[in-house]
Amino acid sequence: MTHSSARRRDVTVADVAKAALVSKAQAARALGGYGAVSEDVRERVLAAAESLSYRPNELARTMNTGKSHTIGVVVGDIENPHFGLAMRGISDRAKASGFDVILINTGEDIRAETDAVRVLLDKRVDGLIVAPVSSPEKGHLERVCASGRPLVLFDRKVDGLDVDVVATDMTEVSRKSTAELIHAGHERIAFISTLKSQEPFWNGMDVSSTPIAERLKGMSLAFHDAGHSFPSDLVRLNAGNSDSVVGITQDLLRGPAPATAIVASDGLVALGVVEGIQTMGLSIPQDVSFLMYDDLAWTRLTNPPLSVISQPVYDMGAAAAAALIQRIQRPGVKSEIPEFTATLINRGSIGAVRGAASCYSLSESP
Amino acid sequence: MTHSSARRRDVTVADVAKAALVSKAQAARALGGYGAVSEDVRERVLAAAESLSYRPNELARTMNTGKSHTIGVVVGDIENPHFGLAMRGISDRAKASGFDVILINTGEDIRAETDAVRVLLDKRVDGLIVAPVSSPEKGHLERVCASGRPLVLFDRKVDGLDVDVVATDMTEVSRKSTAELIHAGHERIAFISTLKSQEPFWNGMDVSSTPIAERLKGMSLAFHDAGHSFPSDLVRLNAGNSDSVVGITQDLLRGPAPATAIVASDGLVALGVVEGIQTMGLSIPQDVSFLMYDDLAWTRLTNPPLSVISQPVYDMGAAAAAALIQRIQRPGVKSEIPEFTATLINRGSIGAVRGAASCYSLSESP
DNA sequence: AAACATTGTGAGTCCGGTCTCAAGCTTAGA
DNA sequence: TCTAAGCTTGAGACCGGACTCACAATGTTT
Repeated sequence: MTHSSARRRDVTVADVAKAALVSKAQAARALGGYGAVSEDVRERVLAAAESLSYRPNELARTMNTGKSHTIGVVVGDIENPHFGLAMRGISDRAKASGFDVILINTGEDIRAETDAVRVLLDKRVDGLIVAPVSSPEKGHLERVCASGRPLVLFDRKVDGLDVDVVATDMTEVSRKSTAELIHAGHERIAFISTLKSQEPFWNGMDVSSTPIAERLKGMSLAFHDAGHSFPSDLVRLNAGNSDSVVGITQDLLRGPAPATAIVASDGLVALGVVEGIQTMGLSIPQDVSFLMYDDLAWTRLTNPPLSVISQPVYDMGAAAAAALIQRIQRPGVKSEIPEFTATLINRGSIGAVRGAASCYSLSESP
Repeated sequence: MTHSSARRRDVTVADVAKAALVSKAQAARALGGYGAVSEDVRERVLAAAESLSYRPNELARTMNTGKSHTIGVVVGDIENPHFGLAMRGISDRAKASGFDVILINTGEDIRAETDAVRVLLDKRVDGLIVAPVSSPEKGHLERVCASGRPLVLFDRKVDGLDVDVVATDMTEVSRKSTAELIHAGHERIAFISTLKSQEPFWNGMDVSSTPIAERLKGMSLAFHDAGHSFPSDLVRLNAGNSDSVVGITQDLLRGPAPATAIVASDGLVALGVVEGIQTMGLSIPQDVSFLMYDDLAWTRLTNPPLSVISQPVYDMGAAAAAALIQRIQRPGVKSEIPEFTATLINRGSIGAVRGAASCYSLSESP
C-alpha cells in the first residue's frame, strides 16, 4: 500500500491516460475496446489502469450510451416465496446475458409501486419486470411505455396495456381441481383471496386481477359442467392479514350451510385457513377439504400434507427475463413467450364430504 | 394529448429554460431550489417544466453531487422469510428518510456477492447493507470501505472489518435453550447448519460465521454448566439442500447413540429435519425433540407446533437502515446500534427424553 | 512515383445536470 | 450624489466517460 488516502475522488480515464503517457481518447479506446489502438499503447494503458486500480464510472457510461445493462424488478411482496423463486429465475437468466438485476419491494402498495417504477426509470434501467398490485391505476406503467423502455408484466395482466405478459392460465387447472372436489361430493366450496375489492363478490362481477378472475372462472365452469350452481356466497375477498383470514375461515365453517372445502388463493391465506380450521378443532380432510395455490415447502410437513396447485414459477421468472432482454436487444421484435401450465398436486388434504356414503378416491385423469 | 411522439430524448433543463425564456442556469436554480431566483422567473420555469412534464435525470444529478439518495442491500437468499422481513424493516425506515432501496440477491454465492457489491458501488449508492455469505473473502467489502461509502453488516460480523454490525447475540438464548433441553433429560443434542466448512466440526474449531459460532458456544456453555461434555460429534455442517438435510437427520437418529433432540439453524434446515423425522416414522416430541431458529409462520401449523428461537428481524432491518443513514448524513459520527435479543418460544416440540422416568415440564425462567 | 486505403492519434464535443464567477441592476447608507 | 452592499442573471466550467472528426503515419495498388 503506497498511501492510505485511497478515498474521495476516484481514478478516471484521464488519470490512466496521464500515467500511460497517451491522450484521454486513446486511453478510453484501449479501455473500452473500440476503435483502433496499437498493441504498445493498449498494453501501457491496461497496465496503468491496473496499477491505479481504475474502475469505470457506470453512471457516466450509462449517461451517454443510454444503456445501463441493468433490469429493474418490482414485486409486491418479496416475503412471499412465490416471488422469491421467480426472482431467482429472473436473476439467473439475466446474469447469463450479462445484465444486472435490481429489485424494489412495494409491500403491495400502489403508491410504493409508482415510486419504485419512477426510481428505476430515473436510474435508467434498460427494462422493467413488474408484478403489478391489483389496482385500476396504471399511469406509472404507461409512463414506462412512453419512456420507450420495454416492460414485462409478471403474473397479472393490466387492461389496456399492450405489453408482454408472463403468467400461467389458471382457468383450466382451477376447473379441473374444482371438478375433483365436486367429484368428491363437495358443493359448498369456498375461495379466499387477499384481493382488495370495494364490494363483496357476486357472480359475474368484474374481478380486476387476472389470476384471481381465472381461478373463479375455472370454479364456475366446473360447477356448471357438473350441473350445479356456483356458490358465490362462499367467495371471500379482502382477506388482509393472517388474523382476518382466520376469522373468515371460522365464519365460512359455521352456520346452517357451512363450506365443506376451502381453496386458498396463496400461501399467506393458506396459513390463516389452516390455523382457523385447527383452532375450531376440525381436521383436514375428514371435516374440511383443503386446497391451496403455490407449492410451498412447508405444505409437505403438515398432517396430512396439503394438496396444492403448483406453477413453474422459476421458469416463469426466467421467461420474463428472456422476453425482456430480447425486447431490449431487438426493439420492435415481438418476443415469443412460452405457455405455462399449473398442475394439481393432490397430497392428501382433499377428502370426501363428511357423511357422504361413497368412499372418495382420486379420479384417474388422462 | 398534443403529440403522441413522447419518446426517445427526454426533456432537459435546457428545454425548460428555452420555454421559460431564461438561461439554463436560472432554470436549474428554480428547479433545484437553490441560489437566488426572482418570483417571476420561478413561476415561469415551474410552469414550463410542468407543461413539458420535465423529469430530472437522476443519473446526471448523481454524477456531480455524488449523492444518489439510494441505499443498496445485498442478501444471500431473499426466498428466506428472515431476509424478506428484514428487507421490509430496511425499506420502511429508508423511505421515511427519503432514501430509495435497491436489492440484489446473491443465492449465497460469494462471487455473486462480489458482483452485487460492485454493481451497487458502480451505481453510486450512498451506502450498503450487506448480509455477507460466510466466507473468508472480504476484499469486496474492504473495497466498499475504501470507496468511502458507509457499510453496515447484517446478521454476520466479518473479522478485521471495522464497520457497524446489526445482529442478535445468539450465545445467551442458545445457552438457555440448550439448558432447557438438558433439563428435559437430553444429552444427545444435535445441531445442523448449512454453513460451509472444509472439515467436520470439532470442539474449539474456529467457525467463520458469527451467528453459528454463537449458537455453538451457547450450547457448549450449557453443557458445561450442567457438568456434561458437549457432544460435538452431533454437530453437522455443510447441510446444503433439503435432501442432504433429510439424509443427515436420518443418520443422526440411527446408530448406537442416536440424537434425542435436533436443533435446526434456520428455516430451510428445519424443513429437511422435520421431513427426515417424519419419513422415519418417528414423532415429535415423543421420539425426538426439535428446536429451530427463526419464527416462521408455518411453524404453528404442524402437529405439534414447533418450538422456535425468535429474533426481532423487522426491527433489526430498521436499525440497520437507521445506522447506515446516520453514517451517510453525518460521516465520522459513530452510530448507536441497539442491542437485540432473541427469545425461545416453546410451542410443543420439546419433550422429555423417551424412556426417561420424570415427567418433563417447562421450567419457569425468571 | 502518384494515388489510394488503412491504421494510430489527439483535440474536442456531448450527455444533463450542478455550481462558480463575474457582470448588471437595485437599493440603502454616507 | 456616490459608493457599497445585495439580489438576479447568464456564460461557462465541470463531473467521467463515449464518440466524432481531422490529420498524420504507415501500407498497398497500379
